[in-house]
Amino acid sequence: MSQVSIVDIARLAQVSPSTVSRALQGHPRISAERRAAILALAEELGYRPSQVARSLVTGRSHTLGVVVSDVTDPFVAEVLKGAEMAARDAGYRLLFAMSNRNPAQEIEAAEALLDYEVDGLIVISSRAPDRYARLPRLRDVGNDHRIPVVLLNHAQVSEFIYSVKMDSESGARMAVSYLSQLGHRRIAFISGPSGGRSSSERLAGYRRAVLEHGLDASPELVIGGAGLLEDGWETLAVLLALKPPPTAVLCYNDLSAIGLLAAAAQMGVPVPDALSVVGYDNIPLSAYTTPPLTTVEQPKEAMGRTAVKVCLRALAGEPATTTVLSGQLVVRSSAAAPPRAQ
Amino acid sequence: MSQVSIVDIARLAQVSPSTVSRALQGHPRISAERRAAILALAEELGYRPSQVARSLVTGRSHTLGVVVSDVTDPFVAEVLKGAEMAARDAGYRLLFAMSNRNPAQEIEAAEALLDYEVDGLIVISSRAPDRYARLPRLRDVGNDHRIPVVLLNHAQVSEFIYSVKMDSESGARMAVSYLSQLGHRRIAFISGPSGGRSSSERLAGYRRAVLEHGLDASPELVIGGAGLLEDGWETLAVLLALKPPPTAVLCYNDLSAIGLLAAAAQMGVPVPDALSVVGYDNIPLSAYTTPPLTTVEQPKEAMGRTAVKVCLRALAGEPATTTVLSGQLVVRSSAAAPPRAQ
DNA sequence: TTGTAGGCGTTATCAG
DNA sequence: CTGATAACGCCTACAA
Repeated sequence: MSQVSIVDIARLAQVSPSTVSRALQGHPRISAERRAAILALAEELGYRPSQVARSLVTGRSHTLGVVVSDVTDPFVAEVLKGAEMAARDAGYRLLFAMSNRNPAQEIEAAEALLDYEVDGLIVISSRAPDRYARLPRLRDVGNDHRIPVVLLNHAQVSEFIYSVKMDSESGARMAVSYLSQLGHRRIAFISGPSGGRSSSERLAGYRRAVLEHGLDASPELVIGGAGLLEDGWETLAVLLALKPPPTAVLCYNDLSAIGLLAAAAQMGVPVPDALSVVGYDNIPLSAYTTPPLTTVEQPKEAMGRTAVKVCLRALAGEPATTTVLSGQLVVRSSAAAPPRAQ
Repeated sequence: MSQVSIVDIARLAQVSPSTVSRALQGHPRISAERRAAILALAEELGYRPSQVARSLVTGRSHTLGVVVSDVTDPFVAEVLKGAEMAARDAGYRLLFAMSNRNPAQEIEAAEALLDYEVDGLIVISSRAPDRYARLPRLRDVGNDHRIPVVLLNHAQVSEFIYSVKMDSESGARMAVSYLSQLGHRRIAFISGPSGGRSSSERLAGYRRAVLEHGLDASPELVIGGAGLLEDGWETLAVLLALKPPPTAVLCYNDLSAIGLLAAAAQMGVPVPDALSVVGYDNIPLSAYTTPPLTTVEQPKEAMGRTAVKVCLRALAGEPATTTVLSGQLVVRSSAAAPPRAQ
């Protein structure tokens, strides 16, 4: 080990290891000179405390586990970015794992992160939200050492399982209301991953707005998807095949909206003249599509930051709460009045 | 601690902790019955070994540090994904940190990860490649415990600092040759982050192809950028302001190409009829732009996987090598013959 | 085949 | 204010 440890410093400073430890962590009861000497020595030797040794004795790893469905999804990446920044600001690090959108793999990943004694767990886009309450190491109560779990865009599932989410229902509702005001009466919805909380909430918001505005509520207007580029691409054909085709579509997310835009361009369907398209998420790329995408903003970085804050707050024993952030409609040019309304 | 440890099992199984330890790690010299009994007990109690305790004694954390410039960059995310998968397959986990494209922050992050005793370090898009050889804990040789560092898209900087890269020069050259064959003579290049290895290599490839094909080599054709969406967007104006505007552009990456496409659509410049655009990276979204982007494929996931393989190989003491992967041109429809050639 | 003892680097609890 | 001493959970000679 060429790695300098606390005892090396102790030896050189002619003091005991405990004194060094105290000096290093700014313990009050220690003479100023000693502290200075020790600090200088540590600096000089390039000493860096071993986090793993520290964890072993303190029971805190200063590490948060993050399991994401797929980093490649711009929404996920943006949330992760926010989480990383907040974690770093708080002196925490992130242990990262991917579930590939697979529930079994998600739980496996979570357990693996738990093996590393992460102090908390953040799950971005869970596909198995209700399994966390049953994880052995999360289940046992009566322990002040309960590991907090923060789920993104899911309702709070139980005690010690928190949630940071956007009000997806009202987001979708806003989008549909906007389209309705533009004059659309027959609006389709391309849904997201089935079973997903955010997908069902957005669908609920869509349905609610459809009712409120007395729009066409045919069930055929709700089309299955999974929030991928391919979904939007493939869905255009089914939209056009509808009896009277819808004049507007709300997509589960920007990715599927972009896929739809591409298909429309390819098939010569002018957007927004023949078809209005609205996305969800407001990923950076959505400002650079042709035409620029009208979409519902989700405060992605803020959600990531908030997730770690909630986690840390729970760790500190403070009464952490489930947080609901709100989004807003970003109007660009992929939606306009429907053809016949002109 | 409601957490079960090796001694809990030992107590219940009426054996010593070391026996349990041996049974758990499949040590050869142990009676089959005992092993079975212990394994069953461990299973039943939901025992999971503490990775931190294990690390402390073995000196291996089974953790790799990954510092990325920005997860939000699709190229980076894709590489990270590959790395995560390969790491998981090998029983490793990733400790994640972001540099926000800032050299100081990058080194700080690397050091922080080192504090957690990561077994290796992978840097995706380094902005400070030459500082790794000087990091105290990486510098001291004569130690069989040297921590391997793998840099993405950088040449090998020194011993124990490896590199996994694509041959960026030939990639750029391919792209320019293709444009030349299409009939373009005046081709611009939007560069990437200055000082970046991949940017200078792509520029070199561009220059080489320009020479080889006797194309217009005016220096004004090389325009500064940073590989962001905004760069492409802002660059269109400067391209159009050029004496005779170029008929084609090679962009540092798909992101800037997409920005350029958006600007062109907005300003009514038809692509590829008036201007051919070629990107670099082949991010998933590049297939869904209008028009679909012709670009140079980088094997992103493979690069990530390879990075962890190289790292693990170095850890195993095998003679790890710097790896160069090759890409290929993906022809879609954003490039065509120039206007006057028709 | 199994148990005992020592130690990995730190922190924390006691005495002094 | 400072120094022993004992953990933290696990692994690994060395002994038996």
